[in-house]
Amino acid sequence: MQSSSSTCSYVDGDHSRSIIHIDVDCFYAQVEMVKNPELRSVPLGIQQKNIVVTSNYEARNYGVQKCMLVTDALKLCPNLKLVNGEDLHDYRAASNKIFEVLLSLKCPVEKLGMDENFIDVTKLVQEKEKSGNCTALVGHLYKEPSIQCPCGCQSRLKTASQIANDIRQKVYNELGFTICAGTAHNKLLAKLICPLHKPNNQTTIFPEHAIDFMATMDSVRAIPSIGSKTTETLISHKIISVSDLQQVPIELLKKNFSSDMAVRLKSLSLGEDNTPVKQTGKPLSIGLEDSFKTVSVKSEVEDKISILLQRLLVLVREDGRIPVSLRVTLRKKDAKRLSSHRESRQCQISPSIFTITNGTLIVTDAGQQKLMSIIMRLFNKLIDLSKPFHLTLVGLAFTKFQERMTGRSSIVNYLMNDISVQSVLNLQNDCDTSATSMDYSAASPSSSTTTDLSDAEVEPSPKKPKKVTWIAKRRCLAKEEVASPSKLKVSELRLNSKELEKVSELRLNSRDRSLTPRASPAKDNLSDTSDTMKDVMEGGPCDDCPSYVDKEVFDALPDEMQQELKAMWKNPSSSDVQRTSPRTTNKSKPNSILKYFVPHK
DNA sequence: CTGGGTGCTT
DNA sequence: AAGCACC
Repeated sequence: MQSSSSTCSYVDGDHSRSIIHIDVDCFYAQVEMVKNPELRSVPLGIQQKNIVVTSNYEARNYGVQKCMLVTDALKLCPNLKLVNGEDLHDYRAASNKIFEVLLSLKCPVEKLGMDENFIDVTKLVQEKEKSGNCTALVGHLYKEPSIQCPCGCQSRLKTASQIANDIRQKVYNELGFTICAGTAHNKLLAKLICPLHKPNNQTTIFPEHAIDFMATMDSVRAIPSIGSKTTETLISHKIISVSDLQQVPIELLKKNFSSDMAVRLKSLSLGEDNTPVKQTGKPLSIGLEDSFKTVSVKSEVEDKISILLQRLLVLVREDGRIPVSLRVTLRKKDAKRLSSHRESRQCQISPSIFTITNGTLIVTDAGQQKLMSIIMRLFNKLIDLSKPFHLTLVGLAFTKFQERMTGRSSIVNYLMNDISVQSVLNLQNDCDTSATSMDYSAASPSSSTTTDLSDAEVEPSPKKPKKVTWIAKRRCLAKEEVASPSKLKVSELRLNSKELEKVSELRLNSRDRSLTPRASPAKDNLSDTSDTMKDVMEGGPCDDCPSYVDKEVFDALPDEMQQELKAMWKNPSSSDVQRTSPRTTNKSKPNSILKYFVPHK
């Protein structure tokens, strides 16, 4: 019952798009090597707390793996050079530079964490094919085609593979990073095929092989967008591998999921995915939250919130947009559910609380008091502060922003996204242009509440805007980032121990389930794994492994799960603005990528 | 006691 | 608007 149905189903679906997924090799390590080329020739590990979170390939030759204890790594490789990677500033900066290179293609680019991007090169392929030339595939092909798809997708994907190669070349030439690329007709396949040949290489898959390829994945969890809850539900119905999911009747799925979800799961398992590449722009919300053992005193709540607000205003000021909606979140102490169970209230706020002066967002003291009173009002909707209470979390977030309009013409709401993105990434440009011709107008027509934001409150005139003061701000933030390293919780593992037990149980019961060939030989000793799974160690994030998982645990997992684990900790960590414009001081080496890394204070 | 986001569903 | 699921 192995999927072998690639015979006549090739016309399925829509092959018209060409999508490339980009993944930077051992990202943190590469950033450090770019900053300091001497590191290229030595085994290098990036250290966070007591863990080597990733390493360069030189170090991997010694067996130094991601997420290894520093002491263990040094035993394997006494010469290992360790660099502290707790300050994410330069990684973010590098990530943004890569994003910028991708933007230069004039195609939709979607950022996924620090070192992953999707690019929809459909239009580019079209143009390239129009100017007709040979269509040789570059890089690896998942499998040779057995048939010629009449829609011409194979030719297009070959062209796309050339573009992928161009991108990799360009990123390497301009920034010095080696990256992997996956090329396919949708995002799902592009992402999953990307790591097949690592490092510094690329892979293409034709639609014809989508089903076969998907069936090589042992866990449904390997599919992006299938998270822990869905996996749990699926496993409880003995749907464990992607192949299982492919074969399950849709009716069965519809009994346990919404109809839409059922259909989506099914098509994902078959390698179908019509979700578009969404251009990454500014974040839709900016928020902070603080969790703690318990807070039961009103004044303490006010303190926490006040501090949160102060920090949040810094972020909003950096963002530059005027918020028009505010949300307060809290979590009550609950013996039952440990996590989640958050409650929130939100409301519109008057943009007049904020003013823009010389290109900088300002909140007056009065404005801050206004915000505090709004917050406390929302707070009172959630909880009666005069009665006993126990909170374990409070959060604040600005959730809507006024849209930027070009001053002259309201013509182009269309290009807005583009402008916004550009200005996020090119502060130089932003400085030069934004002040000259930007004005702001309310986004939501619900301005009934807001006293009209008179033009007097809007930016008065072109000025020399934002300055280097940002850098100091960034440094402060970075310190906080170090202070709260992320931890991987057992419950967040791709398969938690409970699920793994179920899996091994089921595997034993249904003998000779003979799972479809694996992408890589994986140990089948899953029950063993589930025992050690509990031993999650403390530490911070790394770019190649999720967190401080015991190496043995991590290694015992199937490759796909390692991939997913790896992907898990990588948060889109708020499109971080690169505040530091390239220094003009380094005139001697204008093209040096070093200029992107502004020296720390 | 990770936070900080996004998007879907109701 | 609020809650859930996911990354």
